[in-house]
Amino acid sequence: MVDKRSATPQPSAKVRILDKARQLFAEHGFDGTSLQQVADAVGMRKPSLLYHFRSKEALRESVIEELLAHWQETLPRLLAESRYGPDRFANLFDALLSFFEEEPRRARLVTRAALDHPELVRRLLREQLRPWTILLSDTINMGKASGQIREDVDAEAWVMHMISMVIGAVAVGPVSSALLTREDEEAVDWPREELVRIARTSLFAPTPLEADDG
Amino acid sequence: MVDKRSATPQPSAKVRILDKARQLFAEHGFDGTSLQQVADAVGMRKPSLLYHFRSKEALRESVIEELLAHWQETLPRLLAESRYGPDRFANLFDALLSFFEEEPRRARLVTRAALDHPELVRRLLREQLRPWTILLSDTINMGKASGQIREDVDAEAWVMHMISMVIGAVAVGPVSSALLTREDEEAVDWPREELVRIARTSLFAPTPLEADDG
DNA sequence: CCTACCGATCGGTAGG
DNA sequence: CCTACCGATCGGTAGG
Repeated sequence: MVDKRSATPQPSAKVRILDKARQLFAEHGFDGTSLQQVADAVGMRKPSLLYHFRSKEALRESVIEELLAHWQETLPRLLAESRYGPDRFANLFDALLSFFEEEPRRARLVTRAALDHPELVRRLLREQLRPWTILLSDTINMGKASGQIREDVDAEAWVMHMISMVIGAVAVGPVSSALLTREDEEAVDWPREELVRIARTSLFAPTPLEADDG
Repeated sequence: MVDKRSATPQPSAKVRILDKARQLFAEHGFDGTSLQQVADAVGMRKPSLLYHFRSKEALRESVIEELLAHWQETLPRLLAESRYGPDRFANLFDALLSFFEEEPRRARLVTRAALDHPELVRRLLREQLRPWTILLSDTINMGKASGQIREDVDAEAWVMHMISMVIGAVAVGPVSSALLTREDEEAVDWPREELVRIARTSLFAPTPLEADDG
């Protein structure tokens, strides 16, 4: 048995580099992270890192592409699992929210990428994500005919805003929660339910029962 | 008459530095902007810049504080101008949206600051903005009693999410609009109205008339 | 994947 | 507000 640090087989160098780079870029930004820091985190020398990625820019693009690819892989499954109707909607929105909540760095990474590299993210959104959001907005428009969905919804714009809202809310959640009133300093639990409510009430037609209550 | 570039009296050096720094930080981020670039933009040497601000970090903090101060100055006026009811609400939300739309860099700067310096922004939000958002959510809660506001609204969380949503939407608007279907490449007009609709329908109680239509 | 090394630029200081 | 200059670090290359 060889005398290396670990007995468990490691993932490939590229994967290990991407893992650490994603993490560091999300927390400190692309410009706020040096190749040296990435190399240290991975446990190799800086020039070795540049053997796997031709430049820092190439590393950035790989990180972003990988993120979108992961999403592109997850989204069809979510859409397949949850179709029409309020219940299914809840599942889908919940899945979107959970996708980012379970790893808030994802949300911060996307937000940073959108600010630092708008053209690249635009291209990836268009190529990889738009087909799915079109499918979703078509489904919403069908829901209008059956009376479940509000007539005044702009389906495409609504989907866009919801994605932006969820990512933004998760990315800066720990900051904006400073606006909530609690005397105890830290970590007020994040008002997830209100976000779900905003999404739901802006999409579904009010029932007569609901209106009578008011 | 002296032989300088301009006859119009210039604002103080500090103001000119803050102007350019705000602009550059918003577009390229704090770590993506060098003191040299700021100095060039202002038209002075780098050490002169450091005479006015003790360090790059001090410059960053001044930029952020100035932004919040500007907001703190604007917000009371907005609140005074627009009180209760759907009309007044429209004014207020519109004013918030316009505040960032007229200068999208403001939105990008806040977003970047929240990502790069969460503790600082949290502190400033709490100290400078929270009193006003409390006032606003109290007003919303009063609207519940009169039946104008939905019973299920979590006023504080709603206000927080709306602020976060508006800033996020403006900051990354040019990117997320890539999800909209238009074949022509550039600048699909940003779906502002749908954002307003999301805000309104998630806040106001549905009228019986509205429900009958569905 | 490493050692050795590059020019350029970084934030910041000394001294006037 | 300037000139002159600092050590540290940046992304990246040569060569193995």
